[in-house]
Amino acid sequence: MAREPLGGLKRTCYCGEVNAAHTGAAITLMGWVQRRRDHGGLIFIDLRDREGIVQLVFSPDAPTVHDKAHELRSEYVIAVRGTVRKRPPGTENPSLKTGLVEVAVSELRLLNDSAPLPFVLEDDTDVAEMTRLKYRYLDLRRPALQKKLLLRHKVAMAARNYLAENGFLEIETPVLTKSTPEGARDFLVPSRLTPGSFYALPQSPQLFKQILMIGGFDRYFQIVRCFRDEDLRADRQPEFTQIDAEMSFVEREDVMVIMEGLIRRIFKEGLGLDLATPFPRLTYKEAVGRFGVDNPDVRFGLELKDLTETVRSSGFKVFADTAAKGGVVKAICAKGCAEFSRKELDDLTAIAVSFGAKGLAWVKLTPEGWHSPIAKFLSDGVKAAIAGALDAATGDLLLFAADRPAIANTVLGRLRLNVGNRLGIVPKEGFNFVWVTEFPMLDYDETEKRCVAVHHPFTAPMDEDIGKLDAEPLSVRAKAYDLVLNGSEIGGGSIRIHRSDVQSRIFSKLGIGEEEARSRFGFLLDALSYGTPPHGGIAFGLDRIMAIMTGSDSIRDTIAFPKTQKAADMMSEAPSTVDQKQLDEISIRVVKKAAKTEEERKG
RNA sequence: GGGGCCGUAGUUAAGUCGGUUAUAACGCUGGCCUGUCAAGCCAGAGGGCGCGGGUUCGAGUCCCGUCGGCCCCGCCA
Repeated sequence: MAREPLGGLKRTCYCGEVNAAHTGAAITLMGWVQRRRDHGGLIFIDLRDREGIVQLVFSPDAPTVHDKAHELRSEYVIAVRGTVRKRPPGTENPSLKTGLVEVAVSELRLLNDSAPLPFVLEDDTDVAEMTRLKYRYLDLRRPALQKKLLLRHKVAMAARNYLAENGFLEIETPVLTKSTPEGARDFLVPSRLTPGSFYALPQSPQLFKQILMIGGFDRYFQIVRCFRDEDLRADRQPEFTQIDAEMSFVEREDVMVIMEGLIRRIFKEGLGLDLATPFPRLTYKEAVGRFGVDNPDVRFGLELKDLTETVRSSGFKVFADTAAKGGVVKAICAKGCAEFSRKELDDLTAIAVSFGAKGLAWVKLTPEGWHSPIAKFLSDGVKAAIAGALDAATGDLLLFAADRPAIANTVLGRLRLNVGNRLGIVPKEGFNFVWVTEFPMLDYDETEKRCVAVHHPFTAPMDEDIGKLDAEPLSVRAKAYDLVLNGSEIGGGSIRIHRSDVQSRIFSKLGIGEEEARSRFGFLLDALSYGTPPHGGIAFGLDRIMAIMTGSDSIRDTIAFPKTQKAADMMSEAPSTVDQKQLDEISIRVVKKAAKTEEERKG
């Protein structure tokens, strides 16, 4: 069938907007053929655009148009003119927004046809993600994905509007920046004009937004792409988007309060929800102590209890030795899980081991008493004390971790999430926010044998802890805060160091020598010396926020063109090799091992 | 760098202890059909099992390698 030009037709409304109020009206629609139901006589076409679906009816009474409609196939692009009418009684379709009406078509123009589809475009699709990503333009037509990207747009607009209304200026920062030694691996871009030199794509605009504060803009924001060349996960892409903000003359509380307002606005405009603020707060110490992790899911109990003192003098060597060596013994009480099978316990043990535990001690509280490999090592008094501390009753399962605090907490924190999911006590609905504050400023990196910044090297220490920087640096807390939503970190920030002497001191604590600090961050140190205001800010992970708001398992579903776990784009087939001429221009020589050709890589 | 799961028509899957011509559903093509909306009925086309090698009389099934996808550990200030 011949394809036709638009020929001056103008769309009068979207398909999904047609409703009973249009009854009798002549309308013009444009969209894709979702499905054809051809009765030989009547032909029904579901016409789809981004706003929804409306049913078109072609009657044999209009033979020319009817014959054309017979040729329509899935995803053909058409324009129609017709009259809106109420459906005959009993034929309404309540599952369609437009289901009370239909369009009797008087004119049909075939704007374009479509090759047969590699997969059916339906929301409850079961197609491999690889295939969906290869044909992303088709996948994007699915209403489910369209809704997610529409919501993303609403959220971005809400953020822009809120921040602009509160005096934040949207200012762009460079994408070609300077590589810095701390943090994630940089994506590098070779410089043609300075052979042998490289730009780095920004891991975040951190330094530039601080410079903007020094530049006197007072309040800045940007919805900005960031790049980190690290291994991917369901919630990590090599390029991702932050809602990034920074403000001058503020303290922690000021940033947190105004950002609670931002989150409120996003959920109000995005989902119509009124969130209660202020959000609850936990210190890092509390979060890790009670939930084992610094991104606690506080929607359910199963909290960690410290039993170190209870078991310090017990006869169980593993517990007593751990306590004696400065480790901790902690446990969670899984209510009603004494029935767990051998396999379930093996699963839990495997999880514990994967997070660094040497094993997993467990106790089933049966009507006959303690059923456990470790029961014989514990006196009745210690057993009673443990049960008391854990508020344990018959039918419960106790899980123990005895190790260095970092490992014991992580292991039980992960087990807590796993058991919580097994028990079905993690709510599927709702949005639970919590701030985590007072992070440690420094951590000791065993591999590099030096202190590293927990947040980043520009985070200010808490005033009352500055004195401890030299004597006990690991106990210094930072003016940092993370926002956690349903157990996922969705944002984090801090008050920054605004004095060059303090910044130099921190660099030296991090093992960054004066010379290196000058070569890497000289511009920042210089800038700090010219009247830097106290300032701080935050960055939210827009992709993660969207994943949670839309109930997506992966942030890939909230990004129009995401990459696979190997950071490849299945549609464009990036990354790819380039011409030798391009390499010559930027003075790059590819070594053999990495020089597999396309043919080799495709096998 | 490591662990786990997975690659069979366009799609989603089945395929037993290795054994004639590799199944099904959906989709697709053609025909019939005037109230369907996962339309219905009838007929048909379509793959040699991701790729390479090996074992075997014989491999989708077993072995080795490799490519790709997903989840996770490490990593991600």
